[in-house]
Amino acid sequence: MRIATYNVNGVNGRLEHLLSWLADTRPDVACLQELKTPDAGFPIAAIRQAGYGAIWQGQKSWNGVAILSRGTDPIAIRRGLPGDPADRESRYIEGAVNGVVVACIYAPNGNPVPSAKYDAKLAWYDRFQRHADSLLATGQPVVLAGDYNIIPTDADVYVPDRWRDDALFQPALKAIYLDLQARGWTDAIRARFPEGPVYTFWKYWRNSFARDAGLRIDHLLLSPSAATRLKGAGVDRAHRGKAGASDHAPVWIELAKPKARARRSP
DNA sequence: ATGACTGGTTGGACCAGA
Repeated sequence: MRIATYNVNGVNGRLEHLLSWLADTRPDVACLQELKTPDAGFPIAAIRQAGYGAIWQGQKSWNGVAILSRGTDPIAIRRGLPGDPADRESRYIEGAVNGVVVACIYAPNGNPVPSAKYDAKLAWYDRFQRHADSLLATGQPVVLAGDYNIIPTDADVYVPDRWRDDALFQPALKAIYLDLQARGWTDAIRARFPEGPVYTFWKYWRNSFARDAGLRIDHLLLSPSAATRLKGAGVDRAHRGKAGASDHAPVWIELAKPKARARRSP
């Protein structure tokens, strides 16, 4: 079972890119971020034509998240993180596909530091941590996939000193990412590639992709019962290199089938 | 340190992204 996350940076503006990626890589589940469209503008007809069902949470101009699943509709579990009734930003959607709970997240950027936006990012992560705890407590296989807007370590950025003041690279956010792992979540990419850069984002500016001046900010965190099934992971870099592509590349994992339960003898 | 790319808005120079 292949589960991918892809910040599409405009689902309508880059629909052809999305469709060609789905056709090329055939993920079973695809978590999309930065739809940049209200609900009514989500291109569900084209996505169904490509063989996928979907649930989505749109928003005019900014944000927006969706979960696609091949050959079926995801079962919607929740839209939005609990804990703040005033939150109107579409940054979280959660569903179930084939026995796996999948959360699709688009964390706030938080720049500049300090600012109200940075404070809002920390507050959002406080809610996210609480909800992640409650998901862990279910014991189900869970995948938290998306654009975290956190650069976890110096190994995840081309020139760390250039990013010290950035909201993506603050010690408080690295600590949150470590804390999630300490509580039981597995960083799938680092489980498969313990060392070296595995970038998922390259700025449009200054020829960043050609120079491989990237960041690792798109992550898939696995609950223990999902982590034991991890058998592959990667980044679809070729799709970042196409003309007019998103500034993010798709990131994916492959989960083995769950072990069959022992049958009771007749 | 600064600059320079992109989508979206409701019609233009902004905002936001990271």
